Amino acid sequence: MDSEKEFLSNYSLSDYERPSVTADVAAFMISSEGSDNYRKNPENKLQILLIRRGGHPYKDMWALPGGFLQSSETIEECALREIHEETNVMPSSIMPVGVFSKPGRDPRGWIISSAYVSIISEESVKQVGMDDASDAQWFSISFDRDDEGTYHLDLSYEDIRLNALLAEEKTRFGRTEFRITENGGLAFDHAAIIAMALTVLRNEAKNYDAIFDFLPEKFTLTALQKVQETIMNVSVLPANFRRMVSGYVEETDEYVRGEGHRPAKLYTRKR
Amino acid sequence: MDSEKEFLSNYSLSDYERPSVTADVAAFMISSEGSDNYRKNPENKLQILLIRRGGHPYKDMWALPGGFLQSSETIEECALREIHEETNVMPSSIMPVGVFSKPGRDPRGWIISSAYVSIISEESVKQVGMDDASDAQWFSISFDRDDEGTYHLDLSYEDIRLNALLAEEKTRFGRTEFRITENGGLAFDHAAIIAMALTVLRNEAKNYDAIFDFLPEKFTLTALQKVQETIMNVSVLPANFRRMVSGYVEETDEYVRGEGHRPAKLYTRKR
DNA sequence: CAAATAGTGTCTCTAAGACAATATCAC
DNA sequence: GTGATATTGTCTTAGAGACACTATTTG
Repeated sequence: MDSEKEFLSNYSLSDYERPSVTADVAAFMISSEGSDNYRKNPENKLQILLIRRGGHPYKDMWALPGGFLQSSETIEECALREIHEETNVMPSSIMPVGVFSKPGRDPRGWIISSAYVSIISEESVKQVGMDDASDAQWFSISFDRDDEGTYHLDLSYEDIRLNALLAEEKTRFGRTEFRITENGGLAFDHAAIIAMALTVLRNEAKNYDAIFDFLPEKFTLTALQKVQETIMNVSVLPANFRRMVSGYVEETDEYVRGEGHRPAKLYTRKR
Repeated sequence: MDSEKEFLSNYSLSDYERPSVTADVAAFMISSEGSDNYRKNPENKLQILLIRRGGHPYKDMWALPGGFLQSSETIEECALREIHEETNVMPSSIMPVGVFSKPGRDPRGWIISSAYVSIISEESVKQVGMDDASDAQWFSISFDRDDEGTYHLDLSYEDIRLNALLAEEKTRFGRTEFRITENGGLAFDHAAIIAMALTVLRNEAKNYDAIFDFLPEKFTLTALQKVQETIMNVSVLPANFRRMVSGYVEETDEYVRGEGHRPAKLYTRKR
């Protein structure tokens, strides 16, 4: 009877065909754009990071940042590493979206992808700066369902406009998947990944979990509310938002002054 | 300038080392055990399917059913296929738990696993029967947190008792991961996978989403309530459960009779 | 009738939504 | 003062939890 040691030394996995495994990341950021009126608060826009593909396949189209899993890392570490390589920012954490493994999804061969959402603060992006000539760019994103049940995904950066139409797949256990019905400018199945990633993000923003990472350490409650409203695309009465978020934040004794209106108290995340 | 076709024909993924990919499935079932008293309703027990490992590594220990992903299928299809192979039952659907990819998690080499929960009705298991001599068996499962924050996982089938102690890992975005601190009888990192799978199942049972698949097409509201209570390990007042579940079920005009007490109306899942 | 489950009605309490009112600053 | 945001108070309403009560069957 052979020992385990003996068994393992003879063991070989090479009989099986193996897929390449990538981690793709939907990195979200919220940019605030100052207005003409000095006393008005800035408008927020939800942005997602895309990379222009330099080579085939899908040459010159836009794709999510991602890369091949290495044997020395977990797949979450791989996702964090990819984001860091593209942005020079290391997100504090990521959340899983799903595994995409439909045969034929990548013309290069058998490649499956585990997708993640990561949240990046505008503050940290501004600190490291962003190479305008880089093939990585932040696109404004909008994603909504029309009356017929079709989902519209629209991405834009300067003159570039990408868009896709998606249908909701049979959904069970609170999860939603999407099938691409029309695709303009996005590589691979990335339109479906982005749709699902944004759905995941919206779900987490609902319970005040994913909204803090968009902001600096100290923030005003109005800024926090704007973050949630930008992600969810719905608005709440300030009084109610404050009451509902009160359990997740802590007061500081600092204020934001010089805005042309009543100063706002700064808060930090509780714990 | 080379065309995409030309590029792909020359393209080779073989330069990269590739992992083996498996789908592991935590298949849950609820067994109802008749009592001595003819008019009492049956007691429910949550069960999970485990396979006794016949070969190294972890020989004679118990593991989740699972198998290697093939290039012709999605990983969800792979998970369903594995459950079908072990039980002869095809679950209606599965839900994702997470990707387990920590280097060294499998002594055979670089193997990452995507884990799923599947729900199997007692009815369908009884129909196909179960080979008692098979290495696949349904274990009773209990999983709870003690006062110090340690999680206890206990599995039993006849004389066999498996158990593990787990600690909650840093958790973000509503997700909980587990680290194994003590392990008795379970192969690989499967104690952590089971812990996370049960957490996912409990979350879905909360919103009346994962509870119907445990029961036949037609069921009594009390049976449905017992399913939820068995999974969540908490009890609800019948009046309140009925009110809360009323939006998810539809009356039939059939009744269960001959139980020694008032007959119960049968319901079906709405839609 | 006794034992057991099935099913209904309603009080309370809490949390979310709506709305009104006040506070404070920069120009 | 004006225009903007910041902040608080309170009325209403929907839903969850607790509890009391009635209904129906079989041995």
